[in-house]
Amino acid sequence: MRDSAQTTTLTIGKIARSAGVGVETIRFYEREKLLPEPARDPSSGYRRYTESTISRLQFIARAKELGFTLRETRELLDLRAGSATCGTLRSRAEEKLDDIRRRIQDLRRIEQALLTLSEACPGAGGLEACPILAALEGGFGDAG
Amino acid sequence: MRDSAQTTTLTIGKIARSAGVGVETIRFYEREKLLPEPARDPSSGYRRYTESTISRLQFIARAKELGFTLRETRELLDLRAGSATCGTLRSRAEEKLDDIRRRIQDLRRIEQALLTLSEACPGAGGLEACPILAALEGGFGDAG
DNA sequence: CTTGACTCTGTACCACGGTACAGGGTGTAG
DNA sequence: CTACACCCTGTACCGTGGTACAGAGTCAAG
Repeated sequence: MRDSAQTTTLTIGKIARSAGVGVETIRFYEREKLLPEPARDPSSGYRRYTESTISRLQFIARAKELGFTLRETRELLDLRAGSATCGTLRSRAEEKLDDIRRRIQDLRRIEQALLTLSEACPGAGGLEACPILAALEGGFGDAG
Repeated sequence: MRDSAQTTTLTIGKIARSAGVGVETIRFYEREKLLPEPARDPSSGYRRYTESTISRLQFIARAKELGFTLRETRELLDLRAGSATCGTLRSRAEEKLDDIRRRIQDLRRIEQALLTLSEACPGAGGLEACPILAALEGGFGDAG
């Protein structure tokens, strides 16, 4: 890496630190096609990145925060690169929204069931009369 | 299995069907200590179960429905078998309730963010002005 | 010239909750 | 007696999102 035309060569370690992810994670994303194969330094074989890879890593991180899986994130990245319309993106967002809401509903049913059981439990005494155990042993009806 | 003293021997396949799980799942639970090692038919080596194993499998299924992991479920089963009090059970339920509520909160933040983005998206036109893409590319503030 | 930090490839491993074989033996009905 | 369903053990594999090596090469500073 003696080519000083590039004042700062973006090695994998540098973009990892910039994007706040691990080096192994970047290589993993590359294998999983979330990142394109980067240019290589011809002499060392080291990966050479541009600033855009940092943005791409941040894109991935934000998609994760929005509940998208890596597979879905890859599709979003592909959409961005291709000839998608804004409507396609909105569809993806709405599908994910539905997904999230279903998961919230599932959790809410569980929350209600647990709340009911906790409140029914005296919290003292043996297990013979414990409503939580009774529910686990014999079912607890429909909690939704 | 020629011992006809037992009119119906509960083989692994039978309790699997009764409990609505797969045969492999039962052997997996046994390895994971959720089920005790059953008696064996001396001549064939086949596992021999009693009705109580079906209840135990249903216990596991209900604990799953309440959001307990297999590890936690194993602990619940151990509590049931040991000298636990009702209060211990209630604690487990309340801890799980907190866990579930945290997960709901996380999902709600995501829901809000996705909703905001979906509503902001015109749904037509190219990607240049898509707020969803903009959010993924540049962050979307705190969505909670 | 050596040392230490960095990078490379390849592979194995983690949790989670199972599922799917392969290659045997067993049990029962016709 | 044969066919077929069932059971056994052991091991590998699935998806999800990485993490952790080993063993080698490279780069920059002192």
